[in-house]
Amino acid sequence: MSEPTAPTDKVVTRFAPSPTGFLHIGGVRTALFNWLFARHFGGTYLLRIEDTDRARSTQEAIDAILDGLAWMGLSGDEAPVFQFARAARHVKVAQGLLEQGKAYYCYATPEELAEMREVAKAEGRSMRYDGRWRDRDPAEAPHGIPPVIRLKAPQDGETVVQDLIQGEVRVVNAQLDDMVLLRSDGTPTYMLSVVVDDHDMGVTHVIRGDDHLTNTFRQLQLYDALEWRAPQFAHMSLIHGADGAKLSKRHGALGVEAYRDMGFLPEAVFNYLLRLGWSHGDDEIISRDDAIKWFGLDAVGKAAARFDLTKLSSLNAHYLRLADDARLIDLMAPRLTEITGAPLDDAGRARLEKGLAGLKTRAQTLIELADKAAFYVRPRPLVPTDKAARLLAGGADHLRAVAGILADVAEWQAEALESAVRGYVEVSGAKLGEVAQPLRAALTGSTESPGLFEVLEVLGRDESLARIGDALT
RNA sequence: GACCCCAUCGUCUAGAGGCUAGGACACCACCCUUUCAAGGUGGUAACACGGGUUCGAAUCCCGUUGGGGUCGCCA
Repeated sequence: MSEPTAPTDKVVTRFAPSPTGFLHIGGVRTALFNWLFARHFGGTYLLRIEDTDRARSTQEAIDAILDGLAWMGLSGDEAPVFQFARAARHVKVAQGLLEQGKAYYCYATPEELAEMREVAKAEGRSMRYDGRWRDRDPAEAPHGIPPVIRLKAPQDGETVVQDLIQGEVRVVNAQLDDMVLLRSDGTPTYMLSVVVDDHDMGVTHVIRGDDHLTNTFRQLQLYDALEWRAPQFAHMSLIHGADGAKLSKRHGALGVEAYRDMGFLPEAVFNYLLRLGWSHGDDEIISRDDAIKWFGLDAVGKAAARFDLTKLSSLNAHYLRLADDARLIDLMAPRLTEITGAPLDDAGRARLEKGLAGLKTRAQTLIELADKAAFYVRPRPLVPTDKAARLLAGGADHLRAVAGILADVAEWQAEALESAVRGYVEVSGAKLGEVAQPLRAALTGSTESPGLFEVLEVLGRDESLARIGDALT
């Protein structure tokens, strides 16, 4: 519930994803909180790839995770630790426990376990291994059945977690069973590996998803058996989908790269995720530096939060405006090329640099920004939208007249262009919109755009006049 | 089902016994305006329910309801 005092040891946190799929948004948030906590206390943030499930771990997933973290600026402070590579160490620890009589061989077959499960279900309780080999003489071991090694866990009393987010959570030991440490093929289980690795890596604070809370009791029992000092735990609530259901693969859970591809900036995702379940008074827009300064586990909420793409979008719109123009243009380039069919050239880039400020307030994502910027770099002649075409048809006379006036403007600059057009509007007795809209349609091919005179200036005299000429033919 | 956890506007949240329950996103209205945005102003909107404790509960306790997590030789 609280964080009574600052940690006395040097803080070491870790993010430990298993590479069995993409790095989903919940994982990014876990990484973020670990990173922030370490940074706040001047500690170290480590990465561990939990690749012990050889069948499901893929290099592709490892790359996706590493790339996603890099994109978010959440790469580990040191090279990632690969858990599978440490299997021999894990096995050794299990053997040690066996020698001390704190673990034992269990020959229960999968069939026997399935039976226990059935019985448990029928009796309306959770499945627990009944400890049938716990105190049995190893001499009774059946032939041909490779055993697993189980921890001889305490059967009385209770195990208590002082969770930095959830507060004190306790469970009676009778509720827990003797967990498997080494599988029958001799490989270590997750429970063992995590405990050994966190210990060996000097992890002081385990900040992870709520789904690990019940695992913590077992891990604590292991720490006890090993006589190791357990790290502090902090379990953060999970992110839910917009409808309140758990975010799952078929439920809107996407990899970070999906958000990147949707046109979100990493700083927006950072800010959004930070505020999901954590707050600092009424602050909404929070910089990385302030986040580091302010972050603490005591302000992390216990309730699950729903993922809201709309709010992310609004944050993204904010960061888009703050972002450096050259960077934005680089990020938009691929999309622009897709639209125009040609790589962005220097002339196009120059126009974008000039017109970007006027575009930024009109987009929430990079995709939108590129779409709205496209008219600046599209090759002539422009293909007008249906609405724009109608405007062109109805306003041809005004357009023709204003084209002549524009051609005579000495200084091709927004202010002068505006007074020229307004001058025409006045003498012709038309409304500004009756002149401006056809002009906009000719210049942009659309009925919506940044300010008309800004567009004229950015496009330049030659291009502007040429586009108007195109529209008039 | 068993065990554990959670519960303030539609959403993210502030609130740590006494607030006209605040902010942000979204939404609505108005202003600004050459379009679309942006911006400005104002507005609608919440303490899940029921019991306690207390002079006084969004805040503390119990229960109900609802939601979530876990129950693997996966991680």
